[in-house]
Amino acid sequence: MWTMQVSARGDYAVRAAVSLASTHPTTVSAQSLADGEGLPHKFLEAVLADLRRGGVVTSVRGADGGYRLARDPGEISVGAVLRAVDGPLAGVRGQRPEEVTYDGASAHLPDLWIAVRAAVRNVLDEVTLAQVATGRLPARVRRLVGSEGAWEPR
Amino acid sequence: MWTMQVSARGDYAVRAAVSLASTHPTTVSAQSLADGEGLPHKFLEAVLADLRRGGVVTSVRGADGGYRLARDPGEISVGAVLRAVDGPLAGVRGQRPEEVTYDGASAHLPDLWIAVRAAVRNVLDEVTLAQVATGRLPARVRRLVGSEGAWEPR
DNA sequence: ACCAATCCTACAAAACAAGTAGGAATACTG
DNA sequence: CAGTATTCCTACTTGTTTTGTAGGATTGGT
Repeated sequence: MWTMQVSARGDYAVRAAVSLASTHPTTVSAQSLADGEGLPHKFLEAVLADLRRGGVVTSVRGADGGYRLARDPGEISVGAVLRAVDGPLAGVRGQRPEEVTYDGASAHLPDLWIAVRAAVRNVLDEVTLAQVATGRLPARVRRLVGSEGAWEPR
Repeated sequence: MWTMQVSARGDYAVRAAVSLASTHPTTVSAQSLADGEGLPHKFLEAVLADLRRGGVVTSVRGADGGYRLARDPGEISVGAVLRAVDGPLAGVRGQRPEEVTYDGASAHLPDLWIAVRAAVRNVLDEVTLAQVATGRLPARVRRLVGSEGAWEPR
């Protein structure tokens, strides 16, 4: 149904991370994070575990424990969050764009896939959690948001 | 495993379309298309049926029948091909980026999703089958391909 | 009539996504 | 030291999607 899609996992992870950014450096429990963003609690726990393993978040166990960002919200990109829970940003048929090879007429196709990945990276790796939390996105990204037809379905 | 991925369907569709672009306007059977690109024949038939319904390709039935591009290879974008087989280019949790809404800290997140989609569109909708077939990609896209770290995994 | 092709329907196996369930380990608080 | 709120770990479920395959009906040129 979709050519490229951000999964529920990815969406939840970013929302949780942005939420943590907005209260940084307070420690917040998975439960209140789930309540605040309207996410399924147990599923979010699994997502937060990935974020911890990926070094995005640190956790505190025991009563009054919870999660907080491992670094400053201005130092963590949305791309880093997504990679922590869903792996590499962009792929083709289960492979990295630079790994696919074709011969014949489609020999130049990898260039296109590389370009798509670069375009995605230029957005997701350049936007920080702090920027999303405050709504102050970089000029390059704002330009994309405001560009002709950006809000139109196709 | 992947944040955003081009499916096997999508990959096959683009390869078939580029292949047809390189021999345009000859009519080519699904069988020789499959042989030429190394694709599973019956699966490719289903993909070509989608391309036909999407107006990308026209078919000729009967012996010596086959498929050819419905328009000039320079008039068909890769984005059009992908949309024909896999639906909208970019989504979030099964919805279009402009349809997702959040409240609280993530209120500005839709802007980011819109920007990602716009970035993807700027590549896929601006590159034609003719350009992929000849390897002469637009300057904007070539710049992405050659940009710092574009070929590096992350 | 023959034959090579598209076209259509149905099925199947595997992988993946999204979540649930239950409880063990941990650490703060009275 | 008991209670309690939390993370953490393993396993399971359930439904959907993806990636095909199988078989044959239909078409149309020679």
